[in-house]
Amino acid sequence: MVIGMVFGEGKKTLGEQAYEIIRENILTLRLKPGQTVYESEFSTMLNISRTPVREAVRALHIEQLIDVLPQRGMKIALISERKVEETRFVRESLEVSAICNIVDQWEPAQTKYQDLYRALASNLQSQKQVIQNGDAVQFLQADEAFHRLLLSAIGNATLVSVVSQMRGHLNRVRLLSLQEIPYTEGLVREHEQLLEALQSKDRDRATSILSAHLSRVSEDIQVVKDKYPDYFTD
Amino acid sequence: MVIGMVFGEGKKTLGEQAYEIIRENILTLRLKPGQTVYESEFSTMLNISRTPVREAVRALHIEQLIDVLPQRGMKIALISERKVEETRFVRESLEVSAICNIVDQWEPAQTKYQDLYRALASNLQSQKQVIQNGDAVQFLQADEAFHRLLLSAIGNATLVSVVSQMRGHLNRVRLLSLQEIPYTEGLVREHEQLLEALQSKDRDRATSILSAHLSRVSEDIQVVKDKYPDYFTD
DNA sequence: TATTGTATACTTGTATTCAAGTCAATGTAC
DNA sequence: GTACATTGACTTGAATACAAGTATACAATA
Repeated sequence: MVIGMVFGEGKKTLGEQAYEIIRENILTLRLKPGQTVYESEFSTMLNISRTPVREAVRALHIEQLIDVLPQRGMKIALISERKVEETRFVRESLEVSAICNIVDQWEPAQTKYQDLYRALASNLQSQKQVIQNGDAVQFLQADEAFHRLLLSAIGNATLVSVVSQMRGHLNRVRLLSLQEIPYTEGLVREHEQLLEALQSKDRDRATSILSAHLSRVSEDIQVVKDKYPDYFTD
Repeated sequence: MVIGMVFGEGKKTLGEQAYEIIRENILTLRLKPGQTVYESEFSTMLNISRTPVREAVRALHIEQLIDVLPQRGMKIALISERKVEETRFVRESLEVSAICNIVDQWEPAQTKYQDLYRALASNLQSQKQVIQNGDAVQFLQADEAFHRLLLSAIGNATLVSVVSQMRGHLNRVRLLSLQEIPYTEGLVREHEQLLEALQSKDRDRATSILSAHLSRVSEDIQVVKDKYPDYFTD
């Protein structure tokens, strides 16, 4: 029923590992929106008892990635256009705040900003590389890394974590739309423009590019919604 | 060890009820920052088994309100100045975005905005009432209600929920500072000014009042940190 | 035939039991 | 006296057992 579930090493609890594995399978659509799943499935699949599975499932329920129907089972949450718009708004607010914060403090002389620039530039190259083989999941990972680099620069771990939680509700739409409308080149160009705006300390340009960049999902959702009506609600 | 733990009625699971009760006890400082607690304590206290207690505790651990020391117990999270500043930033970003959204769409003719105005004005009266008996917890509840009314107006449930999560890390500082520095009148006046700015559609004034209003905690924390050093880390 | 009651095989929710790590007290060798 | 091994009483982590709600198949009944 699900593939790609392998436990890693480390001192994480089984529940934490199960959470990461199941979440990953939801975000990459290996678990289909609307699909019915049971705790016992995950339990046998991961070869652990229901207790840590339940811990993982409750966390995903709080995150609204899983709907629980008491005594009847669980369903992988459908993609909600409303939820996508809500999380998009939150993400845009936070990323715009963050970029303002960076631009205002940007001093080309400081090594930490030179490091940031180099890291972003390097990531841009990876993005271009990844475009070649056209793997949407891989591109999304590079895209996430780019934004994460930016956000991490202001040193606010809570903000990074909130944005990454919001991303959970945007990822599936982005994945579908990348498969349907491959405009990855455009996205990479926007990343480049953002980097330029940062370098020239152009606050207004940076925020407007970022806003437009993050707003694309609102348009894309209409297309994929028609293509995959079963995955959506609202 | 803890008081005020009573189960309510409803169709919530024991785990969800336990979560709310324990969280409330943390935010109101009945459970002291740094205090060691055990699953079995909550279990006997609430007269339920460890399983739903554990569910509640894991959620609070994810929220970073409880630190888990494997095989050794748990500690109520100390107040982290860093975490307070991080959550303050996130909250301010989101509330400012929300207020901009409202001001831009504010049309005095619309009944929904008239309702909002009335609700806010009514809440302001409650705030003034509550000031009289000087109960910090009660005032914080009214304050929370005021901000929640504003946020709810833009119809973004995710944003409301994120802000309320952030509030969890600000509440304890606010509670302590209200007990030490009773400037509640000032806070109420800022609420009034914010409402005026809204009414006159003065976007810049609204955002600057709100920013200043939400930034107070950064100053207050220094005072209470000296008064209650045991409650803090960083 | 249509409907209703019921047994049954599921599910999640909760309680209990077992496993394994931590720490402090205690006893012992040196 | 001091270092060190050992024991035992704790803890959380994980597995299992039990309780209770839900849907479905199906037989009894009008």
